[in-house]
Amino acid sequence: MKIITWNINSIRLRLPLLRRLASELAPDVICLQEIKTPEAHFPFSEVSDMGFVHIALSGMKGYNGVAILSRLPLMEISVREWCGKKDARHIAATLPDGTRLHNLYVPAGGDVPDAGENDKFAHKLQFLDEMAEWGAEEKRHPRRILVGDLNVAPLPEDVWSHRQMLPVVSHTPMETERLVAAQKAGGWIDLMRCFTQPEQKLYTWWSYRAHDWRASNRGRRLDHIWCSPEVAENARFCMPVPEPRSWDRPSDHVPVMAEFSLP
DNA sequence: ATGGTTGTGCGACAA
Repeated sequence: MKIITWNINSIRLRLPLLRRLASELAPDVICLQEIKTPEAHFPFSEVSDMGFVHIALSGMKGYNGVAILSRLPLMEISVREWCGKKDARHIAATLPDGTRLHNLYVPAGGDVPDAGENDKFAHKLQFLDEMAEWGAEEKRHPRRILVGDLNVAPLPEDVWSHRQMLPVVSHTPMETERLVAAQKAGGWIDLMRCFTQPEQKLYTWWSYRAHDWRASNRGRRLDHIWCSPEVAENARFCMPVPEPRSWDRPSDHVPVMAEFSLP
């Protein structure tokens, strides 16, 4: 079974890229973030025509929005409110083998890494703390996967320059310590890091603002696939898929794909 | 130190 997570940055604008990704990689499940559309404008028929006839989504106008596109039936679809907001940052479903799948979009947090000055950063820290509390409860599911744009690059090797990124939102110790705490509390395994050397740089996002994103290569690993130890035992592969960053009108994030052998 | 780009939807604002 192949699962992809991708911050698509508008599903309506990038339907051709989604179609190409689905065709070239043949995933069974695609988890999207920043679909940026309410359910009323979601392209159900186009996505169904790609083979993803089971669709779970939480959308809103203009911002955020997450969706699970699946060839396999989705059961027990649910959304959770985070930080008391109905802002379409989470959707969950159970796969036919009983695996509980969560798709998350953590707040980006704005530009200033100070919770007193910047409400968006305070919201992000609160969200990460809530992920730790929630994760401890979620441990009751032995088979569980968490994917999404977590908007934090936790390790020094997850950014192009650890030293220069330390004061930059996405890599501050306030964020990285909270993300690692949430990972630990939920008993989550960082699956992408299981399939590469510890010193290997891994990125899933490159800014639109670079003149030449590939030449400057100032990337960050903001997108993640986490799973329980029982699920990790069956993992065959988990890595970023960099090619879509070079396609026409790309998202600034690239997909991450994991492959599992059936238990 | 600054500015750089993209999205929604036609305003700013968010990333």
